[in-house]
Amino acid sequence: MKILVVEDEQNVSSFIKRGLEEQGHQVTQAFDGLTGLKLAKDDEFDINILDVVMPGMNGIDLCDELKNKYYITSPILMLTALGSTEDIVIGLETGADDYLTKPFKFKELLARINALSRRGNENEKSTKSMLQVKDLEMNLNSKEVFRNGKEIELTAREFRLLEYLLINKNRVVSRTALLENVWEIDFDLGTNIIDVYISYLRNKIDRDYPLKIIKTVVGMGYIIKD
Amino acid sequence: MKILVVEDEQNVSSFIKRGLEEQGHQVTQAFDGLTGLKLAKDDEFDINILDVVMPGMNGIDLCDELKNKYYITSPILMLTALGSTEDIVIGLETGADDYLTKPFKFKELLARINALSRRGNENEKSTKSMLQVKDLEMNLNSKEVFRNGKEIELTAREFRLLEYLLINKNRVVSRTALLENVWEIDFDLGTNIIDVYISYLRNKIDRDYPLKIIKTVVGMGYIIKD
DNA sequence: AATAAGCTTTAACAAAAGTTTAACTGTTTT
DNA sequence: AAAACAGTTAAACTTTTGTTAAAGCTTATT
Repeated sequence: MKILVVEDEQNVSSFIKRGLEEQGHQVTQAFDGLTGLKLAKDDEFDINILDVVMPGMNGIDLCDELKNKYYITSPILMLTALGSTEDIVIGLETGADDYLTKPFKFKELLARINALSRRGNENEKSTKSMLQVKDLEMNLNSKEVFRNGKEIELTAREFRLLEYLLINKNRVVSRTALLENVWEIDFDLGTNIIDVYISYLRNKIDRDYPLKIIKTVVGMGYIIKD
Repeated sequence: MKILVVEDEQNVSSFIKRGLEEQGHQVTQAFDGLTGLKLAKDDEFDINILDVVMPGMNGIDLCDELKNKYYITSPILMLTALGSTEDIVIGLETGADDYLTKPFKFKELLARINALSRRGNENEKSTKSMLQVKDLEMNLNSKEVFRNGKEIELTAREFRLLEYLLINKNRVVSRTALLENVWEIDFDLGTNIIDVYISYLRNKIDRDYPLKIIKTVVGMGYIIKD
């Protein structure tokens, strides 16, 4: 992820930078509010970490500008001094998504960053209306499925089965999981309905193509790989 | 998972520790309530197992502190003596998520731990999906195994056997343990099925490589070392 | 309400894949 | 060197998967 850290204390900033980079993130530093503002509004980061106490423009005003003037959508995490409850309240009111009181453990910071990024991704995911793998496309809104540009008509159950397999792309999906999630059957009384539907699906999406989409993993389930 | 065990009886504690480690968990022990409190509040565990009867601070007070003073969110499982129904009631009131009366079967403990972790993990996807040793990699999601970058096809049973050995990396795994955990056979003498499958596995993962992954420990079992 | 069309489920069977047994060979320990 | 332990192989056996057709449901339409 691309993360912006606006923090005037050199050592705190590089402590955060080092830690986040170890986690594979890409960190940009700003050592005062104004620089932070410029960076944040011009270049969308996945997360913005702002210190409250800074010379020039403080974190709360910065947060306010970003959220309420430039309408950035990426989450803001505020760093506040211990016990400054008022700051926290004001910070959250101006649109910060979370806060952390100094001193903090790096693990805690990481956990909050992960939580924020997850929260942010959920919106994106819910607006994501296309699933695809190889030359197969599924439109979740129109409920259409195309293979190699050619439309394929599926029944409701076939669609749900394929959808579930696509959501779990690159993961083996067990019969139990399919039964629970596609058929909403929680027990399992020897039915072979999954096999039957896999067979139907294959007839429609794999039969005419040498590149097979649905793979059987004997004894474990089925998988669709990228 | 990271699991904390707060239990003053040495042998009970190590019985639990050994069993959980065999399942691939990481266990931290505390032998009195105060140490347990310190560990639990400073370092978030995935599950906290607390004995009720302990010298110094007992499990119920410990649970109370953790849940209602430090607001830890990870689940607490209480171990109570047989029949002390009042303890159970109090324990659950103070915020324990589950309890188990001693003596208990290890399998039962495992089942409850799994139930609790599932409950807690609904949001967080803390599933570790890769096992590896030397140049051997196992992807638990896609159920793929690679040696030196080359894919190796395993049957379901071979996969489970290798998975179990990898989970218990650097530990000798006995035939009995394999029979119980990979074949789910609790008794049985006089089958050589493990030898047969070890042989199959070796043919697939060790045959073409001078560096052998699976080692025999005569009279004890097998081991995969880092 | 009856009909028809389409979808879902069951069931039977065939085929494929995987598992287990057992006899034999090789290796290590006593 | 004998006894105990471990490894290999192939055939017998079991389980799992794929396919098909018919029966059972639903839904829309008359």
